[in-house]
Amino acid sequence: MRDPEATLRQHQLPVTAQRLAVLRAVSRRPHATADAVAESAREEIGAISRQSVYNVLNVLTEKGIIRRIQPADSPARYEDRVGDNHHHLVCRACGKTEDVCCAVGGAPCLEAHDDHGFKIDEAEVIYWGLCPACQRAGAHASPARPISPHHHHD
Amino acid sequence: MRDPEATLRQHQLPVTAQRLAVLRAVSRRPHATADAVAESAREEIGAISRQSVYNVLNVLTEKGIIRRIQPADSPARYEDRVGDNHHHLVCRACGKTEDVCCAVGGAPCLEAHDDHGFKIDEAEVIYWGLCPACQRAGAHASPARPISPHHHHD
DNA sequence: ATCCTTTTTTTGACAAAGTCTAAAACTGGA
DNA sequence: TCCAGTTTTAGACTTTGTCAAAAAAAGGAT
Repeated sequence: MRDPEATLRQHQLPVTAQRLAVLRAVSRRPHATADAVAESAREEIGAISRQSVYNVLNVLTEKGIIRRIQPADSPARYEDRVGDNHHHLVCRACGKTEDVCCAVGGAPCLEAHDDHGFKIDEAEVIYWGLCPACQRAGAHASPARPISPHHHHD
Repeated sequence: MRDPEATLRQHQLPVTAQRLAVLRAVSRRPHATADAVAESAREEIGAISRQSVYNVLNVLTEKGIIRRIQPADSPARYEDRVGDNHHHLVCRACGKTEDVCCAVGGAPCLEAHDDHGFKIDEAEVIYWGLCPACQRAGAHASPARPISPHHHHD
């Protein structure tokens, strides 16, 4: 994120300490949960309420300044890399999340064979697997396995 | 689902009224939530506890007899169409869910360009948009819009 | 059929993630 | 400075799901 303050103003959002802190936290820690964002924001400005974190994350998401991703068995995660239609790679064991380029190219990168009359605006892709650390730790992938972090974060 | 009773036995699961009712409910109402499954099962056998519904859904999912899908802003949904790697089309406004064939063919139908060292076992695709009814009702799609059913179910 | 062990079901408490509401604080413009 | 509108905060509440322990049921061996 180049200039968080300018970004807020561009979207007619009054600049407040809380908004800046949340926006910078999302920049600093891509794919962080609301909780992690709150923690990170508190390191910067000392205190911010849980509700404010949600308020700010919601308004930033609505404005398209950040993106919310919601993988199964994980609280929502946020990133400021927006507008390039990239996808995600998620570890079934610890939740570690990586960006991956769109499998095809432009957005939308995929077209449903039968759209059932829907007006489709996005094709979301999540690749599921085990991250290198969890492979070494001996976790075994299973489509039903819940996320339980054991030593690393992302 | 051909024969729910035989299916249970094939997976070494003792046949109980609750398991049959849940399995048939999932068959009857593809993409139903746990709540909807409970409701549907109760119509069949009169009563079943909430916990049992979860117990059964979990064990059936672990055995691969049914599949759990967890789209953003929706409780988990279940389906008995399993093993064919199909994907889903979800209405942003009401949550209506349709099956769509895999965009490419076999499983996994997609390969990440850079796997970051992950051992990938699944590529999950969700197409987001507006179902025909919600288009007519004037709902407008927005990546941040939560699901709030207004008149139809799925 | 009866007993015994194991599994399943039920009940009720609990937990995580997020929203709602109303009050307090703040913002920026006139 | 004052005022109207926003933003932030605190706390209750909701939803979705799990945990734990007791009760019930199931299946096997006698």
